[in-house]
Amino acid sequence: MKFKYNLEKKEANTKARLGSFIYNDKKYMTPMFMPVGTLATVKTLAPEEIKDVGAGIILANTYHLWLRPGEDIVKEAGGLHKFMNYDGPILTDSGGFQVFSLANPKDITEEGVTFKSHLNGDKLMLTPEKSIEIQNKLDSDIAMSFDECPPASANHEYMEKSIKRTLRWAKRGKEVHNNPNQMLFGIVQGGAYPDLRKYSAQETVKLDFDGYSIGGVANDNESKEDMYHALDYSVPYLPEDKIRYLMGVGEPIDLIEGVIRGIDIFDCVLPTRLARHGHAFTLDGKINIKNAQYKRDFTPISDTCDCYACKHYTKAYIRHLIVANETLGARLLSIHNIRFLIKLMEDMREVIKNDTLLEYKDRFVARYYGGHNE
RNA sequence: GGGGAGAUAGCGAAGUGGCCAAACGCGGCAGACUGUAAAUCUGUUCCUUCGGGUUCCAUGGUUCAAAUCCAUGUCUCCCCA
Repeated sequence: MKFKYNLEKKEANTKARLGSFIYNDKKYMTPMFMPVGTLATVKTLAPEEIKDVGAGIILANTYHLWLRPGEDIVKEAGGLHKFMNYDGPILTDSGGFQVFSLANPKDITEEGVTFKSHLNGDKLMLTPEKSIEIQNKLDSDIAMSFDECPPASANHEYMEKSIKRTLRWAKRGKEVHNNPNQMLFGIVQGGAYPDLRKYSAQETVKLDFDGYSIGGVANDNESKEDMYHALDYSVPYLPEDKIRYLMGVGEPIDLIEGVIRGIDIFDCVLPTRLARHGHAFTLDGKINIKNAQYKRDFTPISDTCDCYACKHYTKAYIRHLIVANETLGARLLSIHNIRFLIKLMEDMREVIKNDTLLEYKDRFVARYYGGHNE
């Protein structure tokens, strides 16, 4: 289902924006954090739990669902929403990130990208057309253009070649896109090179997408400065009336810096992955709940957090679950971590209203990095 | 009562004269993780003032050199009576 982005307010001292859209008669606000559910599941959470935590859009992945169970089965089920029983908005990533995580430069040609299936080693080819065709069948609400996600360390020559090819791929994908209920977003690349980010942004916008994202950040040990610069070089060239999506980010501080630079939506595997590895976000920094110091800590992860885990369980219990490899531990921490990031976005939406986002950032940073951790 | 096997770091288990402070697994203690090949991966795990010190059931012995060979003892397991 398509929806229209409404820009409600621009923050006075930064590029931050307060926005909204209506989906199935429900109003969703941006800036927003989108939990990742690669395989049509936000790992360990049931759809009811995803909603309880305040999530709006969630992500699924073209590459993974193509391999298993296959887009035709999802289509037969009635589309992704019905298949996974989630009636909120769903965005599908194009498989572009898997070009970074699974393919080598030599596997990338003008035609598309050759993958070796991570499941059985089969040789597979994903093209812009194929990616869009799969996403059309998955029937997500937002499809992403198939892009090359080059490592941030790529040199200027390669990066230029790459973003031009990604632009040609974006055009090809748009031409075959034919799901009237589905929006299609373009992706800006260009690493930390100002000229390439600008060029990529301007040329992508010329293709006229329903929304725009910034890709290729936070990979390959890219520094935070480079990542923020990538935003500074791209966002100014994006239209104000479309959603801006920073792909794959991230850490609390990166969400704040992203919002300050005019980003509306973010996604990241971090809250769920960290949860499975026993880490929890807190306002005083990230904690590793497996640490021996929590063995007898009978207090919640955070006494100010309103999530299900914090309302009912202690650190000692969750630690026990994680140490014993019980799935409830990963689930409780996933609930907490996603809630933490969503609450962060809620807080930012409030301070944008008062034009006090920079003060909010200072307070957050002082506590998060000045606390007992990080 | 007779015969056999064995005792190695927190646990399990390699090693059977020098390259052994001793593989490997588990457990323990930490760390990493940013569009998920990720309930994964990495480091560390006798003591130490980082020079070194003390180890492979115990004691004694053989040897230039012993976790490894010999003797005795202690304990454990298995089989037969």
